[in-house]
Amino acid sequence: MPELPEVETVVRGLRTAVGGKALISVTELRARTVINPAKTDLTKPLGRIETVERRGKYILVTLSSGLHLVAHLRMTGKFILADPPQQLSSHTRAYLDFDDGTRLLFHDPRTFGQIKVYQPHQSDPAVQALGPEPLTNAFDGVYLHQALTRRQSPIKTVLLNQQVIAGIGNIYACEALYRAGIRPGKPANKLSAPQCANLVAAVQAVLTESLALGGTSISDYRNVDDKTGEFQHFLRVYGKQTCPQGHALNRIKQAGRSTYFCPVCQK
DNA sequence: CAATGATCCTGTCCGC
DNA sequence: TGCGGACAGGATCATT
Repeated sequence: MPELPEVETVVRGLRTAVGGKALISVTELRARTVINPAKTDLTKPLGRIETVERRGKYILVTLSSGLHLVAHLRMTGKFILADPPQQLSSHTRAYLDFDDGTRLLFHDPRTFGQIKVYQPHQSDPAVQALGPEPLTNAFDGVYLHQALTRRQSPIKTVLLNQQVIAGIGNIYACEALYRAGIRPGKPANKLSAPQCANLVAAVQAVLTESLALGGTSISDYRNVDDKTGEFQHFLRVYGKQTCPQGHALNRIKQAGRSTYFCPVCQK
């Protein structure tokens, strides 16, 4: 599932693949894939791609016209550069055509992914509401401790709240809690200041290590080059039977999602 | 404001 | 071999 390291890897790939190119049209093959709050004509040139950036798990693209795109891969979304244009698959939900004849395909079997088109003065409400980036100075132990004070839900589910921290998903939430030695079910407001500092360090370490390896490819995730990430070989608890210490792991459901944790290493 | 559960959706896997 | 059901899960919305 694309989380911060995977989305960042895709963003870097997109910069190389389509940076500077003029976008001449956006074509939707399946309804509700392309959302157009800009109410602009997507069959006409939209401008040249100036920047491709990431915020949380969102992909932000700015165009020379001032229009901007906000894309989200959700679980199974994938951007693939087709050069020359390849056959569309049954999972191709939309594509972007460029002036040099290349085409960027948006594949998404489970159809949750979206590409939104905004005018310069518009902003995406979900992006606006995002919490701090975990790999910046704004995300530190003091911030986290403060952010958790009124939250009684399990720390694991709070880590998944994009308004508290942007970019963490199920896999890295499990991995960070294991590294920090904290039980996923622990009420968030019961974490001490040192535990918050440890958790911040664990989050940053696991995200940084994964990013260096191009992210985690569990099932669908691929880079723009259709390459897999390699961090799945270094997961310590997610999808595992035992932790690196050899202890049998517990698997529970929290907010409808699987949580893996070690009852010995995590307190 | 916080927390919870349903919802969206389809490919894959398991048991019978 | 085929089929039903569980499962995967990020974000949004309605409800409490």
